[in-house]
Amino acid sequence: MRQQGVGGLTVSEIARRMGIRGPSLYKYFPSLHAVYDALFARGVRGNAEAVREALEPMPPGLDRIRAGVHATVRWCLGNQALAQLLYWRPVPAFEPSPESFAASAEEMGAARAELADAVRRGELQESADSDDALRLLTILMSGLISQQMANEPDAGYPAGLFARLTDDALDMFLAHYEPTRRS
Amino acid sequence: MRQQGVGGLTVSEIARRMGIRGPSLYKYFPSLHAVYDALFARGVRGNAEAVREALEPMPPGLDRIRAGVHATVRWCLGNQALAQLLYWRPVPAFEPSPESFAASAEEMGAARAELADAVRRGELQESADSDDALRLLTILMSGLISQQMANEPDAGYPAGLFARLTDDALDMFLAHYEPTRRS
DNA sequence: GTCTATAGGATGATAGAC
DNA sequence: GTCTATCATCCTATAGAC
Repeated sequence: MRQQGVGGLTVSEIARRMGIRGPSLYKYFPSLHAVYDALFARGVRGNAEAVREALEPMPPGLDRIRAGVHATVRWCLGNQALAQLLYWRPVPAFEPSPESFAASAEEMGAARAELADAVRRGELQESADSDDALRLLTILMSGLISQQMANEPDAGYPAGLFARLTDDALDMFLAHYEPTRRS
Repeated sequence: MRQQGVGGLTVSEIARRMGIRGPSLYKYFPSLHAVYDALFARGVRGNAEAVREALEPMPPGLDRIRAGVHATVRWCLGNQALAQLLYWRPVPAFEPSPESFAASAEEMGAARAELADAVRRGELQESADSDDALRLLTILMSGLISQQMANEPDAGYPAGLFARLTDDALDMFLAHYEPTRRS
């Protein structure tokens, strides 16, 4: 996928690189879409792991949210093929299975909990504990990642012209939900 | 492209729907990539036209920026296949030609000019007249569009869970560059 | 400008031997 | 679990008649 694009993944090519024949792959995956689904799940897990590692040493506070977003942007730019599978719809007719989608939703829940904690600690105003606030945050992440991948895919993190605006984007977001300002 | 995904476009299918044979298409386009390039250019033009129409009746002021962003989001969600070609990289090995890319850069210049005008009028602080500020704005647009298309492609504008956050995103952006606040 | 014919592949998937 | 053989279909692109 990294070399041919996400849509360029084929049963034959996977088998070729594994040193087996195409039909043998069907002992492990019932279809190419099942392979995509496994990759989607791997992407969710990989991203989640990267975020968890980044948050592990962080004390409570807004910096946890910053660290989580940075970790996601970094992971996505280091795993662009998987990131495309998670953030875009590059494969016609492929949708993640309910199981894979549920794993993705679980990660969203974790992010939502961080927002709720920040509100509880008085670091963000009430309205930050909402689906819309979480959506705004994902919009920022998706925009950072999409623009960097589409316009300057080789620059990576944190050098890229777009990726290095991650903190500016976070400044915008956190200021928007500052307790003293109104939403 | 709308039906099969951007990557699902084929010479044969185009010809089929035109009621001609595949080879006849090569009298008009030297390759499938050339078709993609023409579609890319059509996308740039279409988006630009939508923005221009939206800005035409608008007096000077920050509402011009808001109107431009809204017009882009609306156009993209009404032309999702072309939008994918503009904002993502859905076709392996396809890159827009220098000419098409230049047209795209021209539109960026127009957006940059709107930011500069707002600074001149004192509605945004100096730092808003910069490539980084423009990039932040494109990050917001790309994020709004990407999230809406990937998660809820049929909802469209302005009903979509993400698309309807366009004004919130703009509030964040414009507040970030408010003259009285520091960058 | 359209066509037929064709080159020269690729693909996802299955049947059935071993 | 791997293989060969194969199905049925698709693809981009070219040659050359009309």
